[in-house]
Amino acid sequence: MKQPCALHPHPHSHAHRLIQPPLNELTEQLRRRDRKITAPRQAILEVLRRHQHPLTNREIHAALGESECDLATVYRNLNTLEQMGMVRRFDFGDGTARFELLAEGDDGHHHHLVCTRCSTVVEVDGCFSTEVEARLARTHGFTQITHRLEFFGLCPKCAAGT
Amino acid sequence: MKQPCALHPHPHSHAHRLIQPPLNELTEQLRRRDRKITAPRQAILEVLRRHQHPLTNREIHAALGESECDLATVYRNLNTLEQMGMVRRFDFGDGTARFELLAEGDDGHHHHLVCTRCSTVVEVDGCFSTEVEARLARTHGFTQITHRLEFFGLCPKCAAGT
DNA sequence: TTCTCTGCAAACGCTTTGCATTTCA
DNA sequence: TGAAATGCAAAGCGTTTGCAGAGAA
Repeated sequence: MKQPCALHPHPHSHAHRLIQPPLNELTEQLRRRDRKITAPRQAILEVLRRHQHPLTNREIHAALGESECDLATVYRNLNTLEQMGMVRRFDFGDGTARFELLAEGDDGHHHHLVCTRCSTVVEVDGCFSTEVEARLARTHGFTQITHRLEFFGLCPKCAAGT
Repeated sequence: MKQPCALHPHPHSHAHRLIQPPLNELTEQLRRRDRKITAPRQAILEVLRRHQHPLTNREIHAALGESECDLATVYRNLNTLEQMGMVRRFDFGDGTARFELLAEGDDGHHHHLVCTRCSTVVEVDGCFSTEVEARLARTHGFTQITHRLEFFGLCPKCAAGT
């Protein structure tokens, strides 16, 4: 019962987090699924491509700059992109959704360590073995088990500044 | 890396979830901290005592019956009770806070398995070893690390009814 | 009496939606 | 041309807050 968890001991960034898919690959995905390639949509994908951290709708909207579009359009697009599996939604428990771009075929399952003071986000690689979920399934008869897990703490900078 | 996680293999209810603290013990805690013992406050604690599952503010408000009070009062009281450590807040990611009564000295740290269809909640006993958090602390220099973890799935009844 | 708490109503932040118009294919 | 996407404004929902009056100590 005291064995180390399947969560990797030395978290680091996934390759897919560093090498974002090129824009034309993204628009290709849209085309394939009969989604229109609009200016706002491209601009939003471009913003997501430029950031490796989860962004809120508002942050994405603010980062659009010249290519500004309505905030409602940002919301609508991120919902669409999530449905399409091009983006993953994260919930840090502050009542605001955050999104990260996904590479094709990646389910983007990973977790974060979030500073409770400055909101700095560190990506935590690795995850539970599916064994834990399988065990829950056996014990309670639940199926299709998933989980949400995020870590919170005080980052070194904020700890120093106190 | 494939060892079983420190999450207990056979979840079951904690004793403190079955034997709720008596009402007079709760009011005693209030008295000790110079909080007034009002009718709404007692009624809210009584509702929490009667339920072993996490309740939303609205659910608590609805369960008050005769002793009804303003919904804002429910919100205010649960925030107060949380600050006092008499209640623990849970976040199932649906944008609505849920609360459970705590026994004195209990930090209430545990997790849930929630049915995505009918919202049935099963309490999952046990948790990560602190080892995982200690490892994150070492790797990233974060301090005061905590985590939020909830499981989701389809309960047997809902799976059958499909 | 004093300080807290409550009720009421308004406001807030995130998110969604209805509708007319524009844009892509 | 026809379906989908956008802009704009309004609304929805959980939650908080300002303020005057009520209630506990």
